Amino acid sequence: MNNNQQFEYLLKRHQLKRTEPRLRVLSLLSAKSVATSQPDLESVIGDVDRVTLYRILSAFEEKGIIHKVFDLNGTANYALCSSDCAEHDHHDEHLHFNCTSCKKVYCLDDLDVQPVKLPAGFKVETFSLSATGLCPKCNNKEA
Amino acid sequence: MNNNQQFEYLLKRHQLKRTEPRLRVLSLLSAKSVATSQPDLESVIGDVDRVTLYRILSAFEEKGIIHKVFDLNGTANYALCSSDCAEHDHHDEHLHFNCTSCKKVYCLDDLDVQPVKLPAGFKVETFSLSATGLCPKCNNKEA
DNA sequence: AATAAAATGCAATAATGTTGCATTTGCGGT
DNA sequence: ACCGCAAATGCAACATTATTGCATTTTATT
Ligand SMILES: [Mn+2]
Ligand SMILES: [Mn+2]
Ligand SMILES: [Zn+2]
Ligand SMILES: [Zn+2]
Repeated sequence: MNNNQQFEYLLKRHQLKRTEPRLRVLSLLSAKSVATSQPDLESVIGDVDRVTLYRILSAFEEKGIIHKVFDLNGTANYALCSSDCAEHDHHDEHLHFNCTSCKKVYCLDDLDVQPVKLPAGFKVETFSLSATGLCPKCNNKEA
Repeated sequence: MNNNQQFEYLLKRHQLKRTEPRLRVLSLLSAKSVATSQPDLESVIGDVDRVTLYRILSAFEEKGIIHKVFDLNGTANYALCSSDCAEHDHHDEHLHFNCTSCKKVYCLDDLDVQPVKLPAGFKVETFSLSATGLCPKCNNKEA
């Protein structure tokens, strides 16, 4: 099963119609190891209306196909969810690493994050941890 | 020493001139226990130009007087820093709690957050932890 | 009071996100 | 293969958030 077939299956599984713009978004996101900003997506996706892109992204997010994370500048970045996300039930409580040099956002799964105890009264639904610094690539360049 | 004198001292300490708009921003932020969004500030600050507000906020942030945190919608919220922040050296590695009901952002200091070990290659500069859920007020209303 | 630097206000512009509506398209049923 | 409808797209208009350049005002200092 090639990539494209996987994407088509993914859409079908979430009752989303197989359209060219949607396949492009999936293709772009899956090709990158880091989260991609909306402006970046917009600039490379080609002949797709801006509004359509916004709608695709929010549809995917609602369905649990992608998740959104804001970087240090407050711009939205998107990444494919790990397999166990479902509609309105995201499991993206992994660490997001923001590189201060290249501005990339890394999704780091598989880190054991200790739960934190909050003061009485707060009812926690989700946790998320983020860090800033230099990513491996930029770290090397400096040295 | 009353509040206003404290603010004036704060400005002087950071080599910022004592101006009406700046005092108003300090007064507004210090009166709230939660981080305040830029739009909120803008709507209550009265007769101060929007651009001036932006410039004040970024000046304060650079000096380590306030810190910025993005809420679930990606809008910037601002809060006074705890005393030990300095220019370009913030220590706001506390937990930010985003209430999904009232949308307020709480700065929760004094929680012991365990440092997380990152994969080799990443050079961490700052950590920050955030949570979503119901704040005490909204939690009560539900019950 | 004179001065220089800093801060503000205003206008213009950019970037980002949203809404309504007409048109097109995917897809299940026939 | 065709039909019909819901869904998705594209376009235009608008709203919000943010930035830049420049003239004017204000602050702090001498
Ligand atoms: Mn992620
Ligand atoms: Mn804070
Ligand atoms: Zn980097
Ligand atoms: Zn609340």
